[in-house]
Amino acid sequence: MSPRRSAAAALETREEIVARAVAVASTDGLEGLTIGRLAGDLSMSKAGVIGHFGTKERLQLAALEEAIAIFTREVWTPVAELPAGLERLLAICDAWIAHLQSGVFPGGCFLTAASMEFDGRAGPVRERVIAGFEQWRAAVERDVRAAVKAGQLPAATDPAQVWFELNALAIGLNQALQLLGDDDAPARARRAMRRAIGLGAAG
Amino acid sequence: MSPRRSAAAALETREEIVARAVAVASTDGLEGLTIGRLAGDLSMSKAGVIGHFGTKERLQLAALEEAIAIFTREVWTPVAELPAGLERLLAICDAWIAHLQSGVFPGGCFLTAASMEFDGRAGPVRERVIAGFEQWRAAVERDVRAAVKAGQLPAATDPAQVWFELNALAIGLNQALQLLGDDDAPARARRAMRRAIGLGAAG
DNA sequence: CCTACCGATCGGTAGG
DNA sequence: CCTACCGATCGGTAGG
Repeated sequence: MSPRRSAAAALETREEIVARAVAVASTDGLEGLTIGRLAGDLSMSKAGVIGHFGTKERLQLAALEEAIAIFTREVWTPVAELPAGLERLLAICDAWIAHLQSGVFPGGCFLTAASMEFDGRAGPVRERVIAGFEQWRAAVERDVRAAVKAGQLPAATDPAQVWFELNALAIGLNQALQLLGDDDAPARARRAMRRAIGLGAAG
Repeated sequence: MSPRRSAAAALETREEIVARAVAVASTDGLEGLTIGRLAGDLSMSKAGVIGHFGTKERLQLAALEEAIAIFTREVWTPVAELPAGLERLLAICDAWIAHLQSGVFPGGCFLTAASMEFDGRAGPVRERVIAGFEQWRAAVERDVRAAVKAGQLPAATDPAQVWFELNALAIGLNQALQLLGDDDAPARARRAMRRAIGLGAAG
């Protein structure tokens, strides 16, 4: 008599599964996800877990989608209202660094880990990782171009070069934090990002 | 009657296993290594494979050790004879980039992948990865300091900052090559490395 | 959402 | 180096 409530409950269960999957995959990788472990963590049956997704691959894709949403919420949403250009580009860098320090993903940046894990494997997970990076790249390059147009950065600035360097520095920061626990790394990354954008010692 | 030959044959088998393990782990990760798959690839029994190592973890350590040796051979050995300082530092960067393009590791830089895979797990594999990075960091920083001492770089140059940026750029290059197949990335990395070292448009 | 089950594979051992 | 085997776990399905 209450199919709506049943559907809502099912959605809630699904969200719990995805949240747990994100946490597990963040430390053990998307391939390290297992249906049995998830079921145990959530006190459910394996059939109850996999029933929401059909296959392990679709569960991986759901976890990846959620991780991308978290990244967007932490890095893009806080700066989205700023005007396009240098101001927002600098805010992006700071939000990016803050995100990597935030600990939302217990095992460090989910997207970076997924990109390394799937860079040699074909399939929809890899494709989604690539699309996620491309989307983020487009956003960053857009602000670089806006800054150049507004005369805030030299006309010779190459947006693709800036993106390459900022992304590399973010990945390097993630490694320094997760692998080495290097507390100096955020400041180093910030300094290097400022320089990559084309600012001198300014900040 | 020929224990020497038998021991030599065993060593050869062990080396074959390690070589195969490096190739598999480079695409599927060190956790993706399985004894059964290795046995199948080499037309051996699982017991024959694991007998050389005892446990899977020691097999992972052996593969990691070999990967570090390959990195050293490809990046350090070619420049080792150069005098310490700016010249060798620039040669290191070029050898590093060439190594990432070389395809020795079918799945991309083994050390980078291992550092992401194990950055959230305790144990000897993680410790060995950290030690490998620390050793390489020491070598790079040594040449930065030598270049400063020789007046080839500004006295204010911070070796740890240079290392942080060069390492980040190498990891970013690996991602660009493996995930995106970006052919412009090596030139971008080279340019950014030159700048990170403190050179202007020079090269 | 559950129980019960499938064949395959996991890391590893015994014994030779 | 092999065969033969251990208990545990894998992804997934049948049927309810």
